[in-house]
Amino acid sequence: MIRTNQELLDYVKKNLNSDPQTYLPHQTLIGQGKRVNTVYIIKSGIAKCFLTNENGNDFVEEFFGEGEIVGEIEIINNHVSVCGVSAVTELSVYKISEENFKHFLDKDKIFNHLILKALSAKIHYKALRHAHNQSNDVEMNLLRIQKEFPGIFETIPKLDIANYLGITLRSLNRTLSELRMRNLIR
Amino acid sequence: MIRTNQELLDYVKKNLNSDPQTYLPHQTLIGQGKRVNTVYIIKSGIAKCFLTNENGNDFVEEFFGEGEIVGEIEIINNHVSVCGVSAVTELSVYKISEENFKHFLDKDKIFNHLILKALSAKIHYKALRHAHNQSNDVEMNLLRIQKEFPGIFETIPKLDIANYLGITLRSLNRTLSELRMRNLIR
DNA sequence: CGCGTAATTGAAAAGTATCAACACTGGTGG
DNA sequence: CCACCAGTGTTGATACTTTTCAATTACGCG
Repeated sequence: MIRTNQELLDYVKKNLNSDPQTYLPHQTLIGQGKRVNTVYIIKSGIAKCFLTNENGNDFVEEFFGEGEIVGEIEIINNHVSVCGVSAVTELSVYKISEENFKHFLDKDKIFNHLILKALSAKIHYKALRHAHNQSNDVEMNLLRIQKEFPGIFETIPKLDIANYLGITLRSLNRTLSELRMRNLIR
Repeated sequence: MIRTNQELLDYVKKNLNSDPQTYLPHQTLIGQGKRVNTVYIIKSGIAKCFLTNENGNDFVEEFFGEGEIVGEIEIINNHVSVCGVSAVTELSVYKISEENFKHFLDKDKIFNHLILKALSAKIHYKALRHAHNQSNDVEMNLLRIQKEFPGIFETIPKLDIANYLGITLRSLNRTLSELRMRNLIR
């Protein structure tokens, strides 16, 4: 539910002596469709990676927590960003310029391998998540994410959760109140 | 719809002198939940990467075409396979042992970068696909994948297409016949 | 021909979206 | 201090979409 990457965070803390920067909730790190020239690694807080479609509806790809990396895909593939990324809670992030990122990727074998692992983990996670989302009903999906991150409803706005599950806010609320009546939640 | 990676295929053809191996439709390359010790790169044909859930329903993650790589994620992250991979059409694939793959990844900068790009492309694609799947209705999704791969209905079984879209065969058929009546398809 | 796999269709049940109204909260300014 | 506002959350009624289940047809192949 909230992705983390402690191994990468530790490495970045030790080997990149840059000061973290702070973002407030709702502030944008990366705009959808924009050219990306910075890699962000989250020191603390939660960000969301989301995609706004032509009708103005959002779809939340992932929630990023400690150690998660953003912007690396666009730089590696030289693409504009598919998703936007913005802060959900207050955020502290390390920034790495495109130039430095490419340099590390090329010269630092350990960093290179950490990125390979980070990318693989993202694919692994996305595969599981998409399969679960589409194979199970709303109730099961809710119980699953609640199990993965018990504090979810106190931390992340309902609309973001609905957009993460690919359902409407109404459906989320209905299912939540049913689960509450059956004492399966809260 | 059908993923390809010509750049990787060209590189593998030139630099890895191994003979391709053939698989018939329905044959399994990688079993779900199994340890993976070979990387496969598709020379020709189409494979599917799918996930069978506890109810016996399949969800198709991707269809792989020429140049697509399979098994690299499991080897990089030292995980068992989340998805199964099997041949949809007759398949010709290059195999690389885990040992060789790791060796190339470590010593061959061009190969390393091709894999970084391949992984990034997979994430990019998965992000778009999941968003489309959940944001649009069945009709739009069908028209979209038909546009991406016009020969789809003559090449890929209907049940696989339904499982790719995360819908039932019944829904697929209903939507198809509606589109046919409106002359938007076939 | 007979068999298994794949494809098609109808009818009822279940699930989800849409729309609209209303409640709660923490500011902000008169 | 209160009125107002924006953002967030809640709920009901109805329309619509998708699944489920079951029956039937089409096709390829030994």
